[in-house]
Amino acid sequence: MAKYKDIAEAIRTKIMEGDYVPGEKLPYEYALCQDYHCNKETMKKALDILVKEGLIIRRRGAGTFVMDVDPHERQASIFVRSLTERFDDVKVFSDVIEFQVIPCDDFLAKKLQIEEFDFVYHIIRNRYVDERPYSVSITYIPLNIIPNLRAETLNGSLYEYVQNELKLSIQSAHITIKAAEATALDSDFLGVEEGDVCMQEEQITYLQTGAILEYTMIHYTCENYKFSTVMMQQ
Amino acid sequence: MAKYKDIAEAIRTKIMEGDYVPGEKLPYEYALCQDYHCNKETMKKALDILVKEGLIIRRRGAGTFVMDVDPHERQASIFVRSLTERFDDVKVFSDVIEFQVIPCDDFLAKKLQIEEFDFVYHIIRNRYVDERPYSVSITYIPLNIIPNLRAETLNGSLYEYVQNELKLSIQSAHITIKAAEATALDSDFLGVEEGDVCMQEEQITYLQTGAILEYTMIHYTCENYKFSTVMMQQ
DNA sequence: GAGTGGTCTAGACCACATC
DNA sequence: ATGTGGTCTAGACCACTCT
Repeated sequence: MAKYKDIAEAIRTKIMEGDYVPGEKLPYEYALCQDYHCNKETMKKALDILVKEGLIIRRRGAGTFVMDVDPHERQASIFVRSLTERFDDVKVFSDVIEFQVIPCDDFLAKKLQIEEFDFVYHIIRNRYVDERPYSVSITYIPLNIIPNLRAETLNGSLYEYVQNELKLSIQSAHITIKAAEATALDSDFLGVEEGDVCMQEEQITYLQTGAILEYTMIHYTCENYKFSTVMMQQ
Repeated sequence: MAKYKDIAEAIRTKIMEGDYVPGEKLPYEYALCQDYHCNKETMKKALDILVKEGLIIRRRGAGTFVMDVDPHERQASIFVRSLTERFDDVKVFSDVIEFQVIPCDDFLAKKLQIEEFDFVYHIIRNRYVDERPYSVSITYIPLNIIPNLRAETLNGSLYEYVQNELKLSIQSAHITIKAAEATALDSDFLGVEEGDVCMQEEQITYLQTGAILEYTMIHYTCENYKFSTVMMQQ
């Protein structure tokens, strides 16, 4: 783990635990660098992470300040903004209702950037949060990325398995959000009528190698869905 | 403008114009730094921008590669990922259907981080894209951020005005997306029934000074709405 | 003017991929 | 072994804010 990530983690914890209160100015120049035994550039990298998470704001000539958002909102938005947390679905339980290997069609080949008829896992999962139906997800994973996937693995966290067991690093996720019509599959589990409006999240996940790990489409009930993000001026 | 942004811009243009084809490996070590007369760290900053835009991928030990996404998708996702472009609503026309100054209530004071009863602009706009109804937006702007706003300004791009005329720099936008019920206002313009499901985008825009420029809530018809983003592993 | 953030450089060392 | 990307440092200079 890089030093700047460790420092970001340490300061994030301090903010979350209220050691730094909203609106408070953080020390920067000497103090922080000395506290964490690092160079100015390294500290900047660390603080930039927290800026992107919306936890702090930096003002040239003025200082660095803790953002004033209420703790509940903060927790929620960090959840969706941090890839690690996004993929740490430890509080989510899944019923695997379909798990098979199929040759992919033209559409999937394009999404996964593989050849038509290459084999992929076809996985459908019903997910619960707090023991209540939460989402229905359809996932496709190229067989050559994970040669021997077991259904049991899918009950837990796929991402934990990929990162901790297979030692593959996730680089990024490209996400598209829109409204869609609920399918028969959705109606059974989510308790909505087929054809009703639901929220759809499409996700393509890239490994650090540049290979595509998965293409996933998730449906949520409108009531369950909320997505937060921060866009930064470059 | 910083050097690394200029370099990112130059390389982005090359990719968009097809000078670098998807899958192609970019030169890095000497060549790029020499081409653009910069240091390794500066080049890294430049390329990191393009990584975040999903245009390239970097693989330790292997090299830097142009991502293989089709040009249409690429254009679309850069549109939503880049703050500048997001705020460059030049193709969008607005009818200002409400424009007044009001004292803010408790809710707004919290969102805008100002005091209750501080004055704010209350702006409602109907927006068209390609001359078709697109969205209904309600915007609140603290009066002290833009003391003399004119209704005419709102027909064009507010962000262009803020950045080019007022010389205020936008730092970030915090965006939350969810489904919501269409209001009477929505039904008139968007042609949906009151109470029907619509898409809601809440946005709080920060200036580089740390001040909040605006709180905006936008409603779209479900058919009109699509949002794309990239989440990077830190 | 003092304090603070942003950028840039040169050089060092490490981690990883490919051959 | 070599090439390539990632991180870190020390030091420099500039831009901005506050007072």
